[in-house]
Amino acid sequence: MERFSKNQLERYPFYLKFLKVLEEKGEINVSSPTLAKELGYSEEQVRKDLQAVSDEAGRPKKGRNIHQLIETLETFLGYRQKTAAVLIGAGHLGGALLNYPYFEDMGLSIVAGFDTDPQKVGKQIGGKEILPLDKLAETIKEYKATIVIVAVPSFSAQEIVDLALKSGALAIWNFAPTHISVPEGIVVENVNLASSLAVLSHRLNFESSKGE
Amino acid sequence: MERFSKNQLERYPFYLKFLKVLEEKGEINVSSPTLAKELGYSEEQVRKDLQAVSDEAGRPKKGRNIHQLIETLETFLGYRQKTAAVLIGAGHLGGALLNYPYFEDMGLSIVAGFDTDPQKVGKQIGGKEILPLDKLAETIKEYKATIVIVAVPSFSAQEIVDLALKSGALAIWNFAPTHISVPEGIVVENVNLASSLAVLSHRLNFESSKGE
DNA sequence: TAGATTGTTAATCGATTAACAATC
DNA sequence: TAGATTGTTAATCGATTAACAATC
Repeated sequence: MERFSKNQLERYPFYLKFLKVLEEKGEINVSSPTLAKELGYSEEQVRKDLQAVSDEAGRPKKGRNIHQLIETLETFLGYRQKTAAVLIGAGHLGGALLNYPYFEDMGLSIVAGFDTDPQKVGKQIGGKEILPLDKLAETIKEYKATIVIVAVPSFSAQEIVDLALKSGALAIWNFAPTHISVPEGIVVENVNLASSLAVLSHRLNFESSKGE
Repeated sequence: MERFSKNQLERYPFYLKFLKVLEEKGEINVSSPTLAKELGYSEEQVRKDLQAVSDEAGRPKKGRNIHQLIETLETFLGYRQKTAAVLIGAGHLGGALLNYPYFEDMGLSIVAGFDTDPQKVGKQIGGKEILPLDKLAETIKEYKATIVIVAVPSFSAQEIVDLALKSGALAIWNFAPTHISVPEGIVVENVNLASSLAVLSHRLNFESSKGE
C-alpha cells in the first residue's frame, strides 16, 4: 500500500461526489480529463489519484467505469463498514453534527451525544440520546467507539480528550478551535474554522487582486 | 510580501490561540521551542512562520513578546478589520454557523442569513435575520458582503454560488460537500467534512497500527 | 488505422528539516 | 562568559507536473 498525502485523501470525496452525479445521469465511463476539468485538478493528478486506489486499470479511449470506481472509492474511504463514534458537546455545532445526515453514508455511526448541561441530558438531538459525561467511558467501551467527535469549548477540549482516550478512543475529530495534545499513536484531525477562514481571507486580500 | 502556503496559513490561528492562553497566564515572552513543543511543530517551522509575519526580530535567549505577537497575528489574519458576509442555507449547519460566537473576533460579520423555507424567513437565528433568496443581491450590495457562506444541500450549491457571484461576492466559503466551479479570480475555500473524515479514517486504519 | 487516453518515468517545484554562525 | 535561542543558508524530502511510449 502506498502512502497517501493529506491533500490526496481530501480529494477522494470530491471524486466520489461527482462520480455519483455522473452515475445518476446514466453515464457509464469517465476519463481523467473530464474529472480534471470538472474538479479543477490536473489530468496527471487525477490519474495518479485513481491509480493509487484502484487495482483495475483504466482503458485508453474510454477511461474508467463509473460504477466500479464508486465502489472502489467507497471501499477505500471506509464507507462500506461501520465505525462507531461518540460526540461530546451538544451545543449549536455539536447539535448540527448530530443532525448531519451524511455520516451514516460515510460509515460513521454516532451512537450517542454527551453534554454537561442537565437541560440537555436525557433529550434526543438528531435522533441520538444525550448522555451525561460520567456515562462516557462505558459507552465508548460498549459500542467500541473508536472515534470521538469533540465539539466543546476550547478551554475544556484537552480535558475531554484526555478523558475519552482513557476510555479507549483511538481518534479525535476536533471541532474545538484549539490544539490538543495526544500520545503517540492517537489520531487527531482538526476542523478549525479559524484556519479555514485564514486561508480564505489571505487569498481574498493578497491573491485575487494580484493582477493575474 | 512572501507567499504563504495553505498549511502555513492554517497554522497561524493555532499559534494565536495558544499565545492568548499564555497571555492570560501572565507570561511575557515565548520561545520557538516552547511553541513548537506545545503545538507539535518543529522549532524551525515555528521560527519561519513567525518571521514571515513579524517585522520585529525575536531576541536570543528570550524569544518573542507575546503581546506584540498576538497583535501581529491578529493584524495579519485580518481580525482587526471587519469583513461583511452573508450566509445561505439556514438548516442545522447554517444555523450553527449563525450562532458561532467567534466569527466577530475574527473580523467576520455575518449580516444576514438566507433560506428558501418560508417557515424560516422573517425569523432570527443567532441574532441574524433570515431573508428570502430574492433579497440576496441587494443585501450583498448594500453591505458590500464580499464573503458568501454556503450551507445549502449539494444539489443547489452551484446554483446559489452563481447567483451570489452575479451580485458581487468575491469569495465562497463552501460547507456543502461538493465541488463548485467559479470564474478566475474568485476565491473558494471548502470545509468538507467528508474530506476531513477521509484523512482521519485513513490514519486510523493504516497508520496508527503500523507498528511505529 | 488514427487518436484519445492511459500508465510510467523523469523533471520541477515548493515546503520542511538540518546545519550553523550570530547574538543577547 | 556560557548557553539558549535566534535568523539564514543549504540539504532533503515529497508532491505535482511534464514528457512520452503503450494501447484500445
